[in-house]
Amino acid sequence: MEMEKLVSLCKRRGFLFQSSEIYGGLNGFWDYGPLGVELKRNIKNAWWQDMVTGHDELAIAPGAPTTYEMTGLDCTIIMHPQVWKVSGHYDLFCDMMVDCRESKKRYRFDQVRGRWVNAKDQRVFVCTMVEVAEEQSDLQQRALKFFNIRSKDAGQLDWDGPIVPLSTLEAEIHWSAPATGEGIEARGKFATSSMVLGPDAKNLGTLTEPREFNLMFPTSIGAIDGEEGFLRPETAQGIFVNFKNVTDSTRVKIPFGIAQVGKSFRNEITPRNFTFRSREFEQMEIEFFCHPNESRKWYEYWRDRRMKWYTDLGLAGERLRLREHDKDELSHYSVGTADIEYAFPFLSTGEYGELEGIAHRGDFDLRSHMEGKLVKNAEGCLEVEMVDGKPKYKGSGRDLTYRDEVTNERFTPHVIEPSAGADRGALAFLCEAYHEDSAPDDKGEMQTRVVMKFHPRIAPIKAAVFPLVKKDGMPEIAQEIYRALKKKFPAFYDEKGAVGRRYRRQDEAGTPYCITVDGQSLTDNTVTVRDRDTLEQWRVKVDDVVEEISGRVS
RNA sequence: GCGGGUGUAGCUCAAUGGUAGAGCAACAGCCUUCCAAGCUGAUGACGAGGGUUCGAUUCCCUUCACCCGCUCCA
Repeated sequence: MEMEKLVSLCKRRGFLFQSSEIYGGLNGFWDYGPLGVELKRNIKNAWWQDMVTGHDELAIAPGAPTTYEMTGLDCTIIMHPQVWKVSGHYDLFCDMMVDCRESKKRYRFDQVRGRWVNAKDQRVFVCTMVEVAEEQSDLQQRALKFFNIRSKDAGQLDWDGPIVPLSTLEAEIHWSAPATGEGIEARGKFATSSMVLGPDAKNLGTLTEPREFNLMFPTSIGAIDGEEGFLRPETAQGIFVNFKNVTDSTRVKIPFGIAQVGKSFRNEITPRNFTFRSREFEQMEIEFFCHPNESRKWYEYWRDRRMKWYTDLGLAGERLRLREHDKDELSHYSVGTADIEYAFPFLSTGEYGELEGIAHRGDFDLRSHMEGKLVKNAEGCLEVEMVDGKPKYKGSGRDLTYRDEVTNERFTPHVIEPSAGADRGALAFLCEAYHEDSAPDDKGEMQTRVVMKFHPRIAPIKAAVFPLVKKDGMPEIAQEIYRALKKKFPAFYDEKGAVGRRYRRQDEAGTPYCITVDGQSLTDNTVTVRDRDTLEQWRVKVDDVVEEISGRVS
């Protein structure tokens, strides 16, 4: 299926629109149309129902080590700025980057290192990005190549000073563009920056000046000279900072989970692929708190439980897969992470896009909010990041440990985090639902039928009601059924045009059932119910039709 | 952010340095007893801004958006 067909259908039928379209659109922002809003809400409701309100805390769920409790939260989008400093997002998401005009590569400014070298009456700062152990040999090779010197004549290279980060040259090198009437000084600055050889460049002066890439949306808190705040880049932190509020205000005992659905914001560098990477998006996250000794079992439980959720809702094919991260791919705080991925049609064959990540986060988050921003030390253990003998970012100082009232043990709970993208889920369900059928029409010509085969639970409209023709009291019967259906779920009434055309319209909207009042209805008080996928029809008594449809769509 | 491509009606596509056409969809009627094209009618577009020109949808520049490839990616 080509992606354009789906994008076109989404716009034509009102699933998704570009944000602010009449002003030319806005890169990375999308609106849900009349059908899209129902689809997305159904996905979020199904998630909340299956994970939180419908969870049976009295029975051991299949695959779970023990029983567990679930509860919810709805936190603010703007939080105390210290939250993001302690969580690590502030440092991680506010990077200075330099681009190379020649190699088209981009580097984190603080990770580019280099060394001054003189040869053949020329002074050059050679840069590298390789590991520390290999950096001098890389520098030497590239310097030799640049100066066109043979390896055996390496002695001609006159190294000057130690290997230092490119950023330490900032005082020395000014990154201004070539002067445009700014006088001799500006031209002098450019001359200095043109002495830098980029990590993958063959020529000098190909690196741009460092530019800030701020992945968090900054905002101002307070109308006058407001303090700098941020729109949340994830919903998870709201749960961690409320951990104590939840344990104090409810009687939940470990193990338990806190769920939250809400908007998050990331200033992605390259929004692409329809809604897949949007700058404003909605997350469905669970932070599940458990005893450290049980955490691996719970990680495995949630990994499998979440996978099953998608397959139960119809992402059952081989386009969906569960992928465990390699060791070297793991975040510094995680002992295990799995992604639930979908082979979106806009990706190349064999590539998958992430729908949800299930991460074992250890005690990283609660500890951070107690002690301050954590980093890994030389032994690989987490410790508070220090600057000049003081914590770089101080934690809250609150006690976020947990006391088991049976064993009297006090510990910092470990966290399993199933973090799903609601918009990515919606996109995957849209892709999976798209089907084209071929069938001959009454003239014998082959016609293409576009049908969205949503699982009935997430279909935007559950049932449509048609009078076969607009006469003989058929509309009245149909409208009565329509009103009864609407009290239970979204339904649609249509009496315009040929009935075949009305069926086709509902097929594109993904409506699983169409109810038609025909001539026979007038005599025996039955109507036909048509299945969207099989096109089969069967007769149901008017009095039973609401119950019949209800049983099939919930 | 870089390179390439594309922007004409809700959708799919035409044509043109001088009044922008069609099919489908949508709308109002008519006709219709079960799977899209029957009849009648009305509606609807050159992504935005600037420049060249007597005149620009067309040529040029800028910008915005989308697609493809890089780059990046909790």
